[in-house]
Amino acid sequence: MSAPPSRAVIDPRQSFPELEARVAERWASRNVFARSLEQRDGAEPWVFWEGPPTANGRPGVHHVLGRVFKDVFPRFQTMRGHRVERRGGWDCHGLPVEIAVEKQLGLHSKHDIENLVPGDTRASIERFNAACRESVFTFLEDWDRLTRRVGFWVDLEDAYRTMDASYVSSVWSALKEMDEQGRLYQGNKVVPFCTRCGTALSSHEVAQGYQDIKDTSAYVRLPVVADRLGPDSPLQDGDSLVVWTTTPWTLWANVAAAVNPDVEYVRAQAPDRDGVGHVVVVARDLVEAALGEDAEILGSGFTGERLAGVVYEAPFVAEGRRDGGRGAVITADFVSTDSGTGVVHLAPAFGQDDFVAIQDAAGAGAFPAGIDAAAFDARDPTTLLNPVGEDGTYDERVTSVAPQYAGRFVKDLDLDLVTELAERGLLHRKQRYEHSYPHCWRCGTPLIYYARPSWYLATAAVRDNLLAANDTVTWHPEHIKEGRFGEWLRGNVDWAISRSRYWGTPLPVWQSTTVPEGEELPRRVVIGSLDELAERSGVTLDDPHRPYVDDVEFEEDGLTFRRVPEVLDVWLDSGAMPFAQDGAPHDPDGLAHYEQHRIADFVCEGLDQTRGWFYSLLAESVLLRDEAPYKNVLCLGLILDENGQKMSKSKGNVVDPFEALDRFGADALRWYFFTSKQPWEGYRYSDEAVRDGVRLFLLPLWNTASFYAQYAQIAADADEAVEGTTTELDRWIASRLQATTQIATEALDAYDVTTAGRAIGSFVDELSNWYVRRSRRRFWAGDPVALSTLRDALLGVATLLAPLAPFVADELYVQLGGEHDSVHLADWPAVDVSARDEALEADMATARETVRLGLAARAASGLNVRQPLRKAVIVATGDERAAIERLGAVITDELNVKTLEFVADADELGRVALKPNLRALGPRFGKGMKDVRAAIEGLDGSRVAAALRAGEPVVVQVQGTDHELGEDDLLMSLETPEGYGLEREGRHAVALDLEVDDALRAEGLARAVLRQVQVARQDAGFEVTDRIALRLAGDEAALDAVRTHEAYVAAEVLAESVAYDGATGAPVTVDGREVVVEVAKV
RNA sequence: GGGCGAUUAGCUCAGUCGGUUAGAGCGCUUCUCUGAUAAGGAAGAGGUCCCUGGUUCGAAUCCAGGAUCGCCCA
Repeated sequence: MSAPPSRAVIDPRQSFPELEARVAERWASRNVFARSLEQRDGAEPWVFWEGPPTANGRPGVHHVLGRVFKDVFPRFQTMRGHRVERRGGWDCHGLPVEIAVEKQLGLHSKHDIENLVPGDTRASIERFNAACRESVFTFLEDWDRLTRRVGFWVDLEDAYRTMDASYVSSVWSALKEMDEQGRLYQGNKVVPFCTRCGTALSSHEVAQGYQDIKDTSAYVRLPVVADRLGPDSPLQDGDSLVVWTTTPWTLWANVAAAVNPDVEYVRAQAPDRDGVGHVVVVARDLVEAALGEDAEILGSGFTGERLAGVVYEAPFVAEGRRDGGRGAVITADFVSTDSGTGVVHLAPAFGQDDFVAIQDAAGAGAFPAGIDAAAFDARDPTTLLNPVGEDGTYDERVTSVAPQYAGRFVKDLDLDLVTELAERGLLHRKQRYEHSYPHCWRCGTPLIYYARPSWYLATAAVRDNLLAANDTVTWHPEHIKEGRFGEWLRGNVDWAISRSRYWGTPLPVWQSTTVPEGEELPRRVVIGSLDELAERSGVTLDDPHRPYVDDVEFEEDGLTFRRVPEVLDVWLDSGAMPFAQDGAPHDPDGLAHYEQHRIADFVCEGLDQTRGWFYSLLAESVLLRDEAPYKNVLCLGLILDENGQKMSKSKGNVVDPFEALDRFGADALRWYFFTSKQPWEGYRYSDEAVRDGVRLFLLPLWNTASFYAQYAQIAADADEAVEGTTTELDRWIASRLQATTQIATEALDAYDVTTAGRAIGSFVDELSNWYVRRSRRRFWAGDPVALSTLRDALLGVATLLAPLAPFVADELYVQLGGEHDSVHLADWPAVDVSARDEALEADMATARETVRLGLAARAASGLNVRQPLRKAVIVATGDERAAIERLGAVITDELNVKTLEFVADADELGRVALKPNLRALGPRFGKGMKDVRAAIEGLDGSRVAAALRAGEPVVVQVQGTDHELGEDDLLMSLETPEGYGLEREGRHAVALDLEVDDALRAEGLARAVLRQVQVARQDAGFEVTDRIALRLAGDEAALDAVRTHEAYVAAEVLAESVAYDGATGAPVTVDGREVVVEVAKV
């Protein structure tokens, strides 16, 4: 890629935020994003999906993280030749939006919402949802601004919105399809519920409301029903089970007791609180804890398994129980012997574990006939015993038999109920119990866990399919697959998709208002689109939301169908995004597009989305198509502040992304996020860290380009053409570029931007601090080969950097005269194997190491680098020596020595120390290693080295056996003798000849003066090409030194004349001598 | 309580298949170089590789248990 030097002017004092604004304008005016897509028309698509954020909150710095990772891979894949559509999207529905509106309108409960217009629920919902619709995009402008500012290329104009009619219609079609497969059903779900607010709370809300309270807990006796004991039962007439409960109010809903099938239980004789003795059954490990020290174990124990099916008398019997008030024992693995009695009271209406245990047991037919819970069907809410109303008081099933409990909050009745149990002789013991209990974060009311009818998707039935689909996905980091996500899938339960709320996709289920003759349940119809609804009802909805959709009824088969009141879980919206964004299947074009972009190559969100979007995408895709919706998933971690604290408004440590972007620039933030660590580990954000990236990467890169531009300009302006030849350094940096390209390509292909970025960073360091540094004279001379090599390297960097730091990369590319209008229209570079020279790279590494040793020897000797020395004596053999000879000029220059001298081996400079090469010898000797090590360390290193050089065998004797050692079995290193200017590293050492004679001293002095002349030039503000007249005065020895080296000095400082008198001005001190330096432009 | 992850220099992080004296950058001290750089180079100080036990000739690395922190769930 040889091209004429560019005439770019690259300002070394560049402000990156200003540069980015300029580049963004150029992208807009040249229409670069659209063209980057157009030029890939017909190319193989690479599918990226934007997980839709909600724009009702201000974007934070963690959104910058998400957006830059969503940007880097699409840019890379576009350059790789793919067509990468990037469509934005917005999540519009859901509780976060509703809560924001509730706050804004000062509402505190569903009751408040439904009375926004007093007494008119419909009008209230209309007004509330209108407010939600307004609120959704409160911060849309900030989001758009942030997106553009960080350089995230995504189509914002055509972004999909989950509240649009077409989107809703697509979600409906998916539900209809799932229903046709029998995957949609209504059942019950136990939720944390505030009886005062009349609403269920999300787990997030529950988490903020825990308080420590004291409750009354009770050990309750459940007498077994003797005539239902089997012949083999370990129990006898008169025995009781004992259960422990911290919520006595739930005993009215007790239908079963659970034991652990593998735990040992015993019968025990124990007095109750009134001293009355009973024979009770508890887990053996808990006898003393539950029954007290006076308990006496009767007979031998038996496993919980043998208690299964035992029937007992329920402590409280609500009216209408089919069993006359009897419960049965079932087995459940979750029963532990950590606390309680090992027998657990189950009230499926008020506990999720209880609910699931009974569901499983009923499904397995584990209940004896005639027991209420035997009829339990999770899909039929009427089979669940729940005698508590949503207002938190017992309903008439309880109050008709126990009127004293009417009208009171059930949780306040615990003490009364315990007292009644005691009176009836069923209380074994009671206990005050202090624990942390959830309360409503809004009103402080204790929450109760409460079963409510809910709609489900039967995902547990396709658990294996979910796991199989997950198996095809590549996760970053890898452990998510089998760990967090895999575990979650293995524990999959049916997805509760309905919410008794207002602002969401309406559940498209219309139910008959009456139960048809001969059927047990109302008939229901799932509507698959707004068009279908229009066909059935004659009503065409413009807005599919509540309350309008609630108005739509239709008649079929003599039945009136009305919609159920629920809306859908927002996650169902986002999980439908692959087809709903296209309006599939209703829109034919959209359907065709969807068919071709069905599976994402890449999605990227926060780690918390394993339970959110990553799951909803997978679940819906598996239910509908039995395949994974994505191939690669990248998870991002949390951003903490610089002290490792979570950012929160109350702590005042929230980083404003716009402030950071204005100060450092988007590329600086991008670079920080990409290279500081693997993104899923989470970040400790600090301005310092971002600034370091600018200082250590962006600025050196920019200044290297600026350096290039300056000398390219000078060369272009020069009258005479200069000849140039390719040097080892040129070949080296070209080879390094290819190596870097290869690493970056492989890393980005594997979704590892950290490794790619770090490799590019290392390359820039090598370019700036070695290639340019060692080639400066060639640039001063206008060497066209050096210039074009540097330009190629910079263009190479710009291209590799394009996905990561798109602004700086593009500005460099354009300024350096890249062939396209933008680097983002260029192809990703293929690795040019012919330009790769790994031997040269290794040699250069050796040469740099030699320089490092030489500089260390310099520092140790106290002779600074400006003072020329006669020679460096280098210990090296074989490849190392060849490398150093090959690159000798680089080394003599850098060390400021006249010549390099080699000694064949270290013997002349020091002693060879021997060490065993454990990696080679370990497997061979195993336990004998200690002896081998001792034997080797006893050898004379220099003699061994000499022997190996001569090809003679080296033998050690270990426990009477001789073992021959080869060169690979030994590590040789040099030991530094005292008092020499020598530095060593491994087998490699550099010593300096420290004798400075008069000639060398004069040369050093001349160079010291020269340095002062350069300072004077800079102080005078001359351009680097200005010719000068130089006048010197002062110390004679210094002037003599300059006379001796006048040609050299004059050439270095571009002096056309040198005079040794008449200089005026303040003297400067050079190596302790006073010299006056005067420079004048000619 | 369960699942997953993390813990290496004052800070931010590397550390390959178990192998030799555990590295880098920042910061600090001292010195140095400079026709690009807010840069570069050299030296120095700074380590219980979270702890305990195990496997092994050999453990930052593998195994078990524990501690602390984080995320997710209950």
